Amino acid sequence: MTAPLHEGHPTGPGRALPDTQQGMRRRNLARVMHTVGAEGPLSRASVASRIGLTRAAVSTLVDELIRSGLLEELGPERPGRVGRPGSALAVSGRGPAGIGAEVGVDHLAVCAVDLRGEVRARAVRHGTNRGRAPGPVLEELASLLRLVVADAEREGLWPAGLAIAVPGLVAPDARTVVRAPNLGWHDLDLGALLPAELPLTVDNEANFGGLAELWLGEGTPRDFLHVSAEIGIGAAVVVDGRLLRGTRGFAGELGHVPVQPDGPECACGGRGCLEQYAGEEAVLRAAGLEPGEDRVGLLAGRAAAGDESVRQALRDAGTAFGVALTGAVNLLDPESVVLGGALAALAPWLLPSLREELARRTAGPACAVSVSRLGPEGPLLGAAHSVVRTVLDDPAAVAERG
Amino acid sequence: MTAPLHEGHPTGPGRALPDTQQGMRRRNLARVMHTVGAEGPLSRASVASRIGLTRAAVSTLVDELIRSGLLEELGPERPGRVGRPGSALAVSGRGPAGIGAEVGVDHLAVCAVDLRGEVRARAVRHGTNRGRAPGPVLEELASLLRLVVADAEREGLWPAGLAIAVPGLVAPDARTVVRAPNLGWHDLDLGALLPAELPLTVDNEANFGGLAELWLGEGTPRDFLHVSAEIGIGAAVVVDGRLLRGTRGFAGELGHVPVQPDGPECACGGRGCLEQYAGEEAVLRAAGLEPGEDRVGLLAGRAAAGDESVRQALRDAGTAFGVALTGAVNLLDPESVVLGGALAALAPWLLPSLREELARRTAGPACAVSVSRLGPEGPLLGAAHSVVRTVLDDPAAVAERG
DNA sequence: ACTAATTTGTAAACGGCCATGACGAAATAG
DNA sequence: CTATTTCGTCATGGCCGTTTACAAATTAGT
Repeated sequence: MTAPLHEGHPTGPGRALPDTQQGMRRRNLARVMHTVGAEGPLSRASVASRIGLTRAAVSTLVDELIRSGLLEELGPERPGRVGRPGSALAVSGRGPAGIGAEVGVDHLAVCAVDLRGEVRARAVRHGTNRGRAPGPVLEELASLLRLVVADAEREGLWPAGLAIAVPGLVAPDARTVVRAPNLGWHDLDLGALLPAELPLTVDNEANFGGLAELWLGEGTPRDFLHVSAEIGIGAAVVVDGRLLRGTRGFAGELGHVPVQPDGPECACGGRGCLEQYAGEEAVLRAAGLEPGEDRVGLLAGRAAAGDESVRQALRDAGTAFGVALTGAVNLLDPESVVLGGALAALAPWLLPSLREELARRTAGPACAVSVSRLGPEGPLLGAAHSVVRTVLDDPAAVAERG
Repeated sequence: MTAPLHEGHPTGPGRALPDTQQGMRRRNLARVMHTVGAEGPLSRASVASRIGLTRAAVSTLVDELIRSGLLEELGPERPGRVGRPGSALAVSGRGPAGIGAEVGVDHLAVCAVDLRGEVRARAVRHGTNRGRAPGPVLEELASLLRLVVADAEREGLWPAGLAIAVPGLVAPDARTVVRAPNLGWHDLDLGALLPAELPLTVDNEANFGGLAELWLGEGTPRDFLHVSAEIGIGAAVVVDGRLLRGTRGFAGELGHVPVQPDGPECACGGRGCLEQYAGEEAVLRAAGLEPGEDRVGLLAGRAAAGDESVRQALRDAGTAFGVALTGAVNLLDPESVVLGGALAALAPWLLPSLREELARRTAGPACAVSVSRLGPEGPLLGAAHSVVRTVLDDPAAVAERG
């Protein structure tokens, strides 16, 4: 009876359910969950009017969701208007939880997020993973995982799935890391190396960062570019609330957009790619610094301290970003561009020249550029929330397991 | 009872129907129509297995569609396999038709397409519309329209809607031409100037060209860039079978992607935009030609005749295209890039340098670049088919009117 | 304080729709 | 000529949202 969830990469609300009565029921259950989850405590009547069903129908849907423990009744609303007050419904703080994990270059992190979207447990281990063998790293990750799951279970949660963000390219099976240069990993099936108790999804951390921005960002934008720079310079392209992956899963390679067609050669085969001007290495070199351990922290620190050569290097990088983003904005006409991940920390010195360049090249009002408020937490939260979304997208599937 | 179709711009299959039993029924009717339409004559049983319903359910759906005149029974299939042969079903060649129209710079065209996708009537008037007042042009269009509708009706068709392709920017209401520089039109509500007998949709001709490629192109690609150059250089971005419009409807402005950041100034405010190197004017200038009436034809003619300066100009334009498309391909990872519209005629001289540049800047196999087989017909066919799609997407809505 | 009006949630009857299972019809295979 | 397979249809049943009615709980008006 379970639908094929977790197939391929996580995407937006899955319209994969068949157009049969049971499929309809499941979609309506999902719509109730989403509505209550997104718009706070709501009465049955308001849910009904929002999703276009009758109160009676919503009543039965809600009954089923309450019996499954996915929704809970908070009791009568405070009556402000005329008429009988409704009974407030809220997404349950117990039951299934999404487990998110991140394998960063300099840390490991795991967290548990409940259906309400709140982080209920977390564990972090700092220390570089650059060049370490995958085995020990994943064993360490598994121990953090056990810790977080135990914490979550103490709070009445049970793990509904695990999503892992990695700094590299992931195969379409959503399990295999094709290559993660900064870790030195390649062709690694994480599913085979981790305890297989949970449905597993692996994805690029830039993608999870973009999804986090989509689900948790300010103003709930549905069309934007989320630019981050952990490995190279990547952008998550979100169109109409869906992450654009491309036919081969290579979409968002902003780092290899040509900025100066006859510029220096790039490893990708091209010339004058954005990465040659705004990549980590290029900026460090332009600033006259040696590549060390915490490169981004080093840059941010020097810039904050007033180091003019670092500031100039970042200004130039911002200008290059502006050129590349002009192309992207002309092509996609997004609502906004959001700087996330490591770029968020450098934003104060990147933004002015970036915005200036973008505005200079745009007729009319330029596309808004902002900084993600999620900062470096994005990918981890996005991963955990992606699991939560699968539950919200098909509550009936999880009710059977609970 | 009619659903709000024709709202806003035409898009992919509309998932706007409510999750109620009637909505389900309507979606299933649509799925039967699409399946039969796309995969030729099919028996009830094959339709059932394809869309995941039972034979009994499909039988009732088909009955309804036959009664409405949207489907017709061709009789028993030739039995090749064991078992009782099925009765072949096909989309009807009578009934509703989509009327497409194109207001080009040098011509007016109208055609009628039946539900099978075949052009059943057409009318064209050649002659420039550059700078003519909108009134007379639209009157002429209306007369062509009457001609085509009369022809179509003689064949048992009735017009289900009208879609007009214009060389310019169209407001989100899908009726108002914001500006069409080559026509000299601005802020023109076509809905108010044409007989309002039919549901009307107006859209950019580049968008309709892209949709035509999506619906009628070879290999039914779902992720591609359709590049055309009627007004400036525009690209229709198709992602997962849907046309990407952008938040303001400005998506696909490939012409203003920076190719040389410190190149010549452009009207858009930028510098070194693709249009400065591969735009019509730029190429004519580089080739040492005067802008005349049929500019593209002139270029193609000279190039075919062996004019080396024209060929060199087109080669250089192709290289500039290659640079801009490298950025686009890196960002979107499409299945292919298709050259359509006027570019199709110039493709022989553009393609080699374009492909070379794209390949040179790509690690691994470069994105495929092909030429649309629809050529200059694309926008007109796309317009007509967009109406057909709205019928296929909700057959129940039209059955009431028939 | 009392009545009228309004809104909420529930229950029962209803109708629509797809699934199930059985059956006759029409072909092939042996 | 019989067994088998497949197709289309019919009757039955179960699921699900709607409709209608009603009790409960609040506000507005007198």
